[in-house]
Amino acid sequence: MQPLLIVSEESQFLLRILNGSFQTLDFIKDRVFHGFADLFCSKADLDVIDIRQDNVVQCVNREEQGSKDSLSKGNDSDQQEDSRVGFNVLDAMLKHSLDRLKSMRERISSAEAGIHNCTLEINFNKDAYVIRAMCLDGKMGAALSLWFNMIQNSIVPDVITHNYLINGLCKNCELEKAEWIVRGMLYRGPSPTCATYNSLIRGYCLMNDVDKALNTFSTMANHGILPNRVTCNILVHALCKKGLLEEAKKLFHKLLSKNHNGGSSDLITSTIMMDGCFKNGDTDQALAFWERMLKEGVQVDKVSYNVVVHGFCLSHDVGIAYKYCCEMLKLGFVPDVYSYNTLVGALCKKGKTSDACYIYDVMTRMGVIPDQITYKMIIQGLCINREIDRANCFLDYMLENSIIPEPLVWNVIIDGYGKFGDIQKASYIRDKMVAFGVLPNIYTYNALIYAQIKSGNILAAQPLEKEMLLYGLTPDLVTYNLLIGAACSLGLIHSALQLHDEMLRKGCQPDVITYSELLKVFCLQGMMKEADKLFGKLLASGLAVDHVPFLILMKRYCRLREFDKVFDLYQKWLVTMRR
DNA sequence: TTAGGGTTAG
Repeated sequence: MQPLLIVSEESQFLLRILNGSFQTLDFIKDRVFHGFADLFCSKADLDVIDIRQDNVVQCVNREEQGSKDSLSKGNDSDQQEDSRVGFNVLDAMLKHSLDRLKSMRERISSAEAGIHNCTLEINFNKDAYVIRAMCLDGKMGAALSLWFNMIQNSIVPDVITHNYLINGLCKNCELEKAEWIVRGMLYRGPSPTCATYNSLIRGYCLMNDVDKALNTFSTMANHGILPNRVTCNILVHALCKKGLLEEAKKLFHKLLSKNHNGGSSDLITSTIMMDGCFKNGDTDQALAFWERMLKEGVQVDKVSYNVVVHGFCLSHDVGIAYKYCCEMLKLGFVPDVYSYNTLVGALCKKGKTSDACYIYDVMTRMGVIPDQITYKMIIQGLCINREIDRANCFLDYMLENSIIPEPLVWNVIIDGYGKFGDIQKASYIRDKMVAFGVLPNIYTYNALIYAQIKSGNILAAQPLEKEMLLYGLTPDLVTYNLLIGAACSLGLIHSALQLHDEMLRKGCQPDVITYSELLKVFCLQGMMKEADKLFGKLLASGLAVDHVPFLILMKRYCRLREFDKVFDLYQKWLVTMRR
């Protein structure tokens, strides 16, 4: 071991500490905890000590040798002199070793103190960054715990870390906790900033509590904080979302009057207003905001173009939406997944699935990766258009590319096959869904029950009701209506009534479809007293009654040639329709 | 990415 090694290792430690390397910190900590003797001068110093120990041993040996020699020489004064020299050497060696050990201990103590200070400082940063990362990841419980731990140790994170916490809590709809932290900030510091209040305001807007958001907005000034453009944009957005366009416009104009850029529009605020107008059906007003931006020379961007494209898709002008897509391309804005999804969605809604698939091809050729939303819209569109096999190909493509769709996507395909009475393919998709780790839900089972009934296996539908319980699923109104309908069509009136009782017991209220199915079976069985009683119950239930129950009864009474009953029902029908 | 705008919608 060379002494130089000691120096270079020390320098490395110091440099790394100065650089704030956490790895180094852990390394140092490890060394501290595993014995300071090993720190800085470990092996080299020990080697030095060993060498010196060797020297001592050698001296002692020499001393012993010398004694032997002197004995052999038989000279006492020389022996005494040699002994003195030997002890002097030993004293010097011991003193040197003790001094060396003392200096080592001092260096180690000072290093320990320094490391302790560094640990506090670096841990402070490290913990703050961990809190921020946890907040971005939505792990608010862990983030709060770490924050609380820091506060307990009298380490107060900076305002930005606090803002991360507040924003994370607000996004999680944990406004009470967020407010509690803000109160703590006002009490102990760091003082909240505009971003702190913006997070709170946005949190209330997300919870649809615009009144509370406006209230928070009005308290900012009490704490010496002025709202900024972001604050206003959050509120304008919330007001638009609630359909309060006039209030949003007032705020927009108030913002313009305070604008330092000579009263010109702000891109984001104008985009929010434009989107709000499109979504509230006011295309002219939306375009007025767009024209104003262009007139004032505001640099529009991809998002504002996407808002226009979406706006025209909403007003069923897909042709104009295309035109704006081309315009944005000409200006150098490359359409993104939002632009393409907007077009795909509009085309699917119009039933133009081939055009939607064409747009899908274009986007993939342009290097824009379709997302879950793209596939969901195309698969739903194809299933509505009864192109189930084509939809299934898209599902396969998703799976090949490791995109596992949500249950809805599987369900629409199962439902699609079921509506064709193709129980084999419907069941196959359900099995595949489970194999890919996606749990079936109530829609899955309702689609499977429908598939069994549609394919004529009415008795096979009932075990599915038991099977869904294994997944912790409770049959809903749709399930009972399907099962009651199936029992009625088989003339199994007792089974139908049992299912009716079961649904009432489980707190599932029958609707007009349940009543219609039961009326049908009573009529088929000639149980007209029961039918009349049930019909009276239906009219008294307060449910919106459509034409079906009336037609079922009228048809039956016609067959029975009880025309006064038919006329009476017709009168009642007219009264109901007028309501 | 300390806070603000755009795509679905059983």
